[in-house]
Amino acid sequence: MNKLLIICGPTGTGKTKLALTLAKKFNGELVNADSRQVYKGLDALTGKDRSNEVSIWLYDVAATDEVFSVSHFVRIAHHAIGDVHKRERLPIIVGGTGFYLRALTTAIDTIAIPPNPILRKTLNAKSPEALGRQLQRVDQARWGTMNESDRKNPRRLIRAIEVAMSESHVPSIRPSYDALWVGLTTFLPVLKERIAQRVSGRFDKAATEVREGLPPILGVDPLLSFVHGESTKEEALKEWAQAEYQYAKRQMTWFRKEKRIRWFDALERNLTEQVIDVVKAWYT
RNA sequence: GCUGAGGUGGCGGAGUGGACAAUCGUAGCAGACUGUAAAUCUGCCGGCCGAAAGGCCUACCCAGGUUCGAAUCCUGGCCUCAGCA
Repeated sequence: MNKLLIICGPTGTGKTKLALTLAKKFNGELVNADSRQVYKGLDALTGKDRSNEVSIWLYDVAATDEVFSVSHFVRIAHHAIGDVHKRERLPIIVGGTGFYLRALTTAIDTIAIPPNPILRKTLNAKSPEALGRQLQRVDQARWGTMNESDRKNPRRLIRAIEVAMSESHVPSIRPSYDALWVGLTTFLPVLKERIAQRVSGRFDKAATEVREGLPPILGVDPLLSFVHGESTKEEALKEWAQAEYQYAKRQMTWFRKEKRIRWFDALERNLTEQVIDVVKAWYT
């Protein structure tokens, strides 16, 4: 079975650094699974770690003005993984986007159903209540599976209606990998501090990268307001770091449910050795 | 010192006699998630008891007062800001 090493966890835990070390050790190549680092450029803003020695796939695969979603990710990621396997090397997936990782490793049947812009346009004008009623008419079963939160979430309701009304039955890819999930995390207060430091280190360069019209990316708003002279560097930094920390917490609530993950403390002195041992046992 | 504005929950900011433990935003906590996922959405958010309903306590700068009833009205004090000195 095709082996796949996954390095996941919240932002700021040093996933890429670890993955690069593992790549050298196990003759691997990285495949990015971060929903923002797929965009061209924006290295400081999205926190890319480039390497001259190790290939990193799925960086810079989308322009910032084009639509990119899980579906695109899954397609090109499977492709990239296949290529790495052909070269008889180990694909190491690195990323913090839980949904992307899940979609990559377990089949999601509706994922290939494309958006319907015309339908969305009319649906966008409706209230969550109206959308809920419409979904109940169109797909009572789907409505039944939704929880209170999603029943009030316009975006989810619209997609559910869209799926229900779709004619296409695109078969989704059935992944079959032997995946090892390695998770990196640490105590939240420590993580908070690390995030603040990282953001601070990237600030000046990121300020040169931001512009209007980018997709939603953490830091863009505070950076733009700094660039326009509407806030000080300190204020912008604080706001950016705070947003990153909130994101890290959200990532953890996702990853906590992912039972396949083997967790490691990102601050452990011999972290690399520990993970190498685990990978070795699985890979050879 | 004078004049004007104002002091509300971690912060911002509503409320200006009863429906106020106090709209809302934000921060915080918990959670959801099947083509926007660094997105989007939900719940909680003074203290104590309770699963909940609900109950009790302490609260809108401080001290008095008016009133059946005060964050809201009156008096005095303290503090902040703006303008004048």
